[in-house]
Amino acid sequence: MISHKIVPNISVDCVVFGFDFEKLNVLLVKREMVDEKSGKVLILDHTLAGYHIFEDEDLDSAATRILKGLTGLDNIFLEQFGAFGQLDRVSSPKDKMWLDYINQGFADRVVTVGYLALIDNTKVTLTLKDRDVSWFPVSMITDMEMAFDHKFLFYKALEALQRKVKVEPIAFELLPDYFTLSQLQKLYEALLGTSFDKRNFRKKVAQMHYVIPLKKKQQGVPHKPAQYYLFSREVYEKTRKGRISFII
Amino acid sequence: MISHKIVPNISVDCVVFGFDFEKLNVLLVKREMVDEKSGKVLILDHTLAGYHIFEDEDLDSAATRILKGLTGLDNIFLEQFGAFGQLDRVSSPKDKMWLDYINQGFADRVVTVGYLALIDNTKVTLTLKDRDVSWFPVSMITDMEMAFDHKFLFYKALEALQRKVKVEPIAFELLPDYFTLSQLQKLYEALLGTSFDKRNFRKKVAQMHYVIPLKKKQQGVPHKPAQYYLFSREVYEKTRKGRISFII
DNA sequence: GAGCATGGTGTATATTGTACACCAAGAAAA
DNA sequence: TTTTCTTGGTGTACAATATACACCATGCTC
Repeated sequence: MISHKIVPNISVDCVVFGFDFEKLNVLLVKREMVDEKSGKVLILDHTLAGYHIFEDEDLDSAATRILKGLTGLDNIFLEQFGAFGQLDRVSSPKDKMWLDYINQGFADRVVTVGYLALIDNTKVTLTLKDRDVSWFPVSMITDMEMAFDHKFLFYKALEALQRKVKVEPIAFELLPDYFTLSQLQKLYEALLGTSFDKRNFRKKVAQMHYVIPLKKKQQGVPHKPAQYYLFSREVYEKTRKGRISFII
Repeated sequence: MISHKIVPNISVDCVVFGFDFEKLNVLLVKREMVDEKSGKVLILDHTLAGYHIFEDEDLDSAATRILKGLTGLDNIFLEQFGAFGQLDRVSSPKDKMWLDYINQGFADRVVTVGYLALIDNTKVTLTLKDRDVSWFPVSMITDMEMAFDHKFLFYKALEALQRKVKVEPIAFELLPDYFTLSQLQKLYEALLGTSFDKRNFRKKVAQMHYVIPLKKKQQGVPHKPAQYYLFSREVYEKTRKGRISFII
């Protein structure tokens, strides 16, 4: 049984990424905050999904709970990317406003633990009945006003994602169970902001025995249909070489 | 001006690694804890250097403060490796004892933020006048009793170190300013628990233009003296290729 | 059946990884 | 002063991987 007594000075924020076969997107939430002193309601348009942790809850559970509440899904890829104390979070003069806000006792977070979530867009769209949650292209974040330290957290999450994607097969979490090689390539290009030679990319993938071709092909496309592939984590775990070139 | 009012439910623990040219070591601290209720003094022999954060302090500053207090040094390599809520930290039945201890209100930490510190052994030995702080070989930790969740944190830190060392040139933080190639090789072997072919290792290092040979040689050794080398972070930053093979 | 859009393939060259063994220099001991 | 000991330092052949690059195939639409 979980007590819903919150820990007032610790919160978890989730940076949720999705991929629509064209570009990378983030899930942002419209939030209403009630100032407990004045009773005024503040509406914050673009915030990360986040909440305080409960007293008898660990951090991963808090993040899982938040994502379940948001998407209805509870087997989402979720990984901590950092903990941030209040002074860390002042990254631009505008954010200073939110620091003041916190210091005035409006909000009393001291530490925020950031979680990176990767979700399969095709699975979640149906569940999103709530109008207050929507996708925004990652490229749009630069010009977006975000409350608190959320812009800072977003960029930290993006950096972590770009780092991890080079070293672990987590990008597949952003794709449906079956995907084509062009989709996979577009995903990596969107993630890393580069472009790859098609033949060389496919040669690399061919060496990854955990990316397995299926018998199925695309249907209803106005061009030659592509073959579907599947990512097998089991095969990955068995065949990984563990060698990630820096010194070895 | 820093207030010394501590935040009771957030602490920072530092896992400090050192290298003695033979093996990897960790710095452990003997701690006395006073149970505020009974007044009994508990002596904990092997704990990580850690403390609560102060109210107006960010996490990095807390870690820096703790390390400065411990070693006298304040330009030490320091990097967060994770935040852990209380349920995360129960890794073995023995640790359960400490969870109870926390739950009884003896200690009321809810979140611990772990920091990985790498220090140049040769610089710090002199400063360590305090008898309550000493080095232990990393290989000895398995058989060691450690209080709280510190054994768990230690292994998390070691994993983080082994991961990072493959991808970033942080191992040099464990060596003196001038070092020989054999020392560098022994360090990597100690860090990763493997061994390398001398010629191939040196071929790799030769391609790292940020590892720069000096004119100086070893003196007073009973064999052919080795050449000293130097790690230049500037050169590293300028010449890094940023390519860490997973997909690219 | 022509046009269009995407799917899918191969080869030559450069770079990097890997396996492997011997001489060199200096200090210490005989 | 010679020998021995210990560590320092080097090169080559072969395999694997990375990179650059251009064309035909398939299935739909008009």
